[in-house]
Amino acid sequence: MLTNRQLLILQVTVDDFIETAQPVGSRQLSKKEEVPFSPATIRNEMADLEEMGFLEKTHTSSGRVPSQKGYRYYVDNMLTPQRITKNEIKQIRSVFEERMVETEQIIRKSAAILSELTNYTSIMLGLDVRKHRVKRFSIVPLTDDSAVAIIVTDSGHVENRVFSIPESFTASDIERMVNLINEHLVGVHLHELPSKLEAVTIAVLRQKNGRLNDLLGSLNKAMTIEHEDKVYYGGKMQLLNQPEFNDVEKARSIMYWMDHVNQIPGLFHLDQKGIQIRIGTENNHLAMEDCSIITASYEIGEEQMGSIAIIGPTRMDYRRVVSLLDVMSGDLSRELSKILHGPYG
Amino acid sequence: MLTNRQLLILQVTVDDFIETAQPVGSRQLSKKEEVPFSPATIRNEMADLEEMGFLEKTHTSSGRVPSQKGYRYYVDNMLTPQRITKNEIKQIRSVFEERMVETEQIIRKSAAILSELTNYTSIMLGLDVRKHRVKRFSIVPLTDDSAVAIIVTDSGHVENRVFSIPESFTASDIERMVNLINEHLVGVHLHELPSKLEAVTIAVLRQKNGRLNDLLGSLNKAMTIEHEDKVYYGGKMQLLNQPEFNDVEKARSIMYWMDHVNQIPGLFHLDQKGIQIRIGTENNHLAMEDCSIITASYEIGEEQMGSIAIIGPTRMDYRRVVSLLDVMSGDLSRELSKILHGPYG
DNA sequence: TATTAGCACTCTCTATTAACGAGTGCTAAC
DNA sequence: GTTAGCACTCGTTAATAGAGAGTGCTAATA
Repeated sequence: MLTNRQLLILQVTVDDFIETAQPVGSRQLSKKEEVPFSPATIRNEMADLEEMGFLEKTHTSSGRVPSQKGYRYYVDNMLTPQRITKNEIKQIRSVFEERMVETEQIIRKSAAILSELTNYTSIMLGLDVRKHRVKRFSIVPLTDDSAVAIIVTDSGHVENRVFSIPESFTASDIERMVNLINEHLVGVHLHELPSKLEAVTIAVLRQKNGRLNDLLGSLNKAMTIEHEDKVYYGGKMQLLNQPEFNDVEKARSIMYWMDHVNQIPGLFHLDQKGIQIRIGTENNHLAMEDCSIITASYEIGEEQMGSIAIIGPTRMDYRRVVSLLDVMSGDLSRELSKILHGPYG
Repeated sequence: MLTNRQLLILQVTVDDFIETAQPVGSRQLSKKEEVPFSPATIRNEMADLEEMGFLEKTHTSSGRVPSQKGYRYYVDNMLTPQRITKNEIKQIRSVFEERMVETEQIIRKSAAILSELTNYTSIMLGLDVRKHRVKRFSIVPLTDDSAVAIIVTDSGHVENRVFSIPESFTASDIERMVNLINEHLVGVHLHELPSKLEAVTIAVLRQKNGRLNDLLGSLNKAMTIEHEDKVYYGGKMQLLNQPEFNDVEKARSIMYWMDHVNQIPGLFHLDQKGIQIRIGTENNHLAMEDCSIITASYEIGEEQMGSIAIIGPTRMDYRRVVSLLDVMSGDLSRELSKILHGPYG
């Protein structure tokens, strides 16, 4: 258990390092008003904190730097919320004042604002379209052997695929199929689409309507919606502004990670609500060991829809970022609910 | 006018610098088989080439480096095509073998392959959707006061916007409007859409059908398709691999440039067919003064559709890149023509 | 006359060294 | 329990020296 003085010194040390990015020395700390102790006392406490694993030295005679454990303790026990200014709130809400209704656009814009406010890179894990429901299905023929299939979801999202039409299908064949699908599949979750389509196919088979079956098969192949986590980044370059990534090698490996996260399945597990903080190695990836990721989920009604996150150096301004994410995820939950499950939705 | 020997020395110097990124010295050059002259002779020639502005020194007693003028001359007069291996051609064509039909997908994939083959960053200036023609227009109501408008183009591209419906419009009102629009606007270029919609509005006004006019106005606002050059990048990080961008400051300014080019209108003027090379300051931007951009346009029929480009350091492998772009732009022209103006298109 | 060998000179790069400063740990005094 | 004092450590910076690669010029050579 830490004494009050140790708590104070740990907190001030972390705060100072977050601000200056320089190892914190005892003399320096003792100059601060909040720390009415002599350098020697502080040195003693710091030595203890180091022994307990909360602080580290970069070399034998350097000042102290928070360890991962130190950050973790700081984040778990010392994170008082920061007041967000009216101006900042205004900036966050500006997204919703434009009366935008396309969720994708809202998410994208939000990512940009978040990155601007924090000076870190923001990540938006978009709505998983597979959770949307089919509102209307239609097919528009392009050429004799190709057509584009369009699904409009209840959220206003539009999925479209070009697919090829097996030979010698007439317009009326296609119309029949569109009717069939609208009849059976309206209201179905997008991720259920393949299996439901198959069900329809089987039903059609029973009716021995072999030709329509062909068409459904081709369509099925085209409409399979992969579970691709759509990831939007805001201010990717912000990373380059952080002194810890002045080394091009590090910057590159993080950029690489960012471009490929969506290929690593389940890296952003959305199984937890609220705000999550993952520090350094907690991200389970070598490239991320000097980074922290703060995630906040947003919900619509009971259903968890997606999450917004900030990625920055472990020495990031946790207080500010957590507070901003809190405001923004709340706003997103509220405003997206309005749009998706509005009075007539 | 340059003598044959000067030509040879210039060429070998540029080639060597492109390969090694190190200033080229006379002794080093004289060791090469192609250059059967003594270091002293080479020094004399190099001094002349420097006087003429083709070569530069990084400091008084360093080897020579091509100047921008040197690269220009090299590119204009010494660019023999490089043989592309069968394997590489196969890789390029792999895009078309998947029987993909969505142009956007093809473009994106092509960008990735191009970047992989060159180890530079590739840029794809997508098809300008505004040149596509309306094939079918439809509206799907979402709630009582909002709906999504969908335009399918002849190329299979789908544009969609959510827009708000003025109060008290019924389903039949909307149906009437959809019919009206399909009647008047099928076959119209997307960039003509706003003006044509206005024409329809006026026609409706004459018929004193005030309510439909409201709706058309709201729709018009939503469907205005900005001239946003869609830019796809492949391998943005490749830039960080080039030794000239080891300086984070430079890397950042180029990244910044890339993220904002599409906001600088007409930076990629597509007014020229074929392959264009812009070296250093020819790009008219400070951040680009150490970069070259090689652009190749692709056409469908007579119509120029877009262009593919490679961005790299001025010290880039022009030979290889030009050859690869040549193959790829040809392939894109051919294959996209098949898809968009196929036997039934 | 065109080419090349020789040579003095220039400039970068890489140690090496020395002085400085910020910080530490320990001991003894308060 | 706290703090002043002191010797020590280590990173940083500046100055210095030597090696190496390159140049320009002059004189010798084919």
